[in-house]
Amino acid sequence: MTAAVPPGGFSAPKGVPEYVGPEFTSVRDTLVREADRAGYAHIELPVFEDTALYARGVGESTDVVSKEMYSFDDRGGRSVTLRPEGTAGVVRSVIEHGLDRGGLPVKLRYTGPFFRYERPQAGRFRQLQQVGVEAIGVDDPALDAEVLAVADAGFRALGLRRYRLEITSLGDATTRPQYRQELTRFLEKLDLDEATRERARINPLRVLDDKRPEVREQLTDAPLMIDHLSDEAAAHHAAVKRHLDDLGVAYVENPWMVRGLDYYTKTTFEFVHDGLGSQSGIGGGGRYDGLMAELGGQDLSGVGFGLGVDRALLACRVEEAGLDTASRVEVFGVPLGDAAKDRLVGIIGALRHAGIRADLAYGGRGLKGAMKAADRSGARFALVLGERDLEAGEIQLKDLTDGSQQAIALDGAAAAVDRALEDS
RNA sequence: GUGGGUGUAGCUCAGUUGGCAGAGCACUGGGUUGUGAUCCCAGGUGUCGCGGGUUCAAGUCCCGUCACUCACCCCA
Repeated sequence: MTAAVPPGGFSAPKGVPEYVGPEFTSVRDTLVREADRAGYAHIELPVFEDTALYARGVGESTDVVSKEMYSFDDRGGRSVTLRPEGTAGVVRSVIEHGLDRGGLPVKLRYTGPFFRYERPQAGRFRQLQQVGVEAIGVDDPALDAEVLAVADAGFRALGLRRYRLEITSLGDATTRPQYRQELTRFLEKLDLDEATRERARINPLRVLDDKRPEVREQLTDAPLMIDHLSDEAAAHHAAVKRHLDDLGVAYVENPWMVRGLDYYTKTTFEFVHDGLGSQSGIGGGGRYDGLMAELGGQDLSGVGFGLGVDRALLACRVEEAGLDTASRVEVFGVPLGDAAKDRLVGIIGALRHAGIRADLAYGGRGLKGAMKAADRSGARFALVLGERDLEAGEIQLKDLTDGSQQAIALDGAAAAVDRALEDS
């Protein structure tokens, strides 16, 4: 039995965006470039991992693990999961290959697709694209600030302005348990619906960033982690803010902020954009003290971020920031007749060998149609070749920005075009 | 996973109490086999999301389903 074409034709899987043209890669590469400038090395990671890696690394009680993972058994009976986030995979790789046995910190960056089974909406996808960095092995607030500055520089480089950086500290293992108890006692006294009470039971911190006004109202007097930091965590937090000031990175403190992944400690942050609707986070991350040890490695801490490429692109559109609209080609060939086309195919090939992006009108279109195609290609120059030019040993080089045209020798035409592009 | 809104041409959308499917843009060709982004003419623009029901008759009413979208939730 062969599968039938579904009514209406095949479509991409639900919640999976597709990008045509230079915009997506332009946004992604701009974000990556800032990480490269700060010395983060690329790491190419598997798109799926042992399911247990995420269960243990991200946390069983998180929504990401408990109801959003794409998990399946492979043909060998192993349970594998399409990666829902990047940090666990990086840490696993660092441990597995002993990358933490050399100089510290280990600074790595990655990019690619991640997968979460969620209900899609504007800015929320089942296949999402992230750029991330991780700096592992050194617990230095200056490193937290560097990570934040790299993310901020990426968004600035895109031309984004209408976002803010929110930061807080989630404390460390010495004081968080007792804070958690205090918060739980506070929440028990509130008038909350059943779903929220359940959330409070699983992870009381999560209740703090509830968006509903009637809930927020009750939370104004809630105890906050930021007021219950250990001396060390408080000093760390103060140092991060000091470094951010020195780096010229603007931020606001948001002590109600919570992260959905269990591994975060101390510094946590989120980049929030106001023009995207309810999915407003364009990036987020923080420090994770216990994750390396949790996954079987040395007891080293790390800090990192994940930036949403899809959402950054949406933000660029909202702000009408300078998205890359670079033309596909610089030169476009317009042949008149078969003999001219034979010759032009070779010339276009020579241009490409010389490193010039070039295309030509295929399909035997008329002159008008071919010129139209040249216009649409975004090329700076058109190369028009007909019988008359062939006899004269010439080819017409037309500047499409002002319409001017000059005849150049057919022999060595590629070199002449190269010069014309350099002069323009 | 829960609740609301919307599905008509490639895109943006009209479509009357149920009565012959439309506009603009884009696309292709021609006006001009030697010149594009202007103008003129012509032309595909279509399972009206899909399936079923009511009716002489459904884009229009009803049910289901799928997709998109907004909010909750969650997060990038």
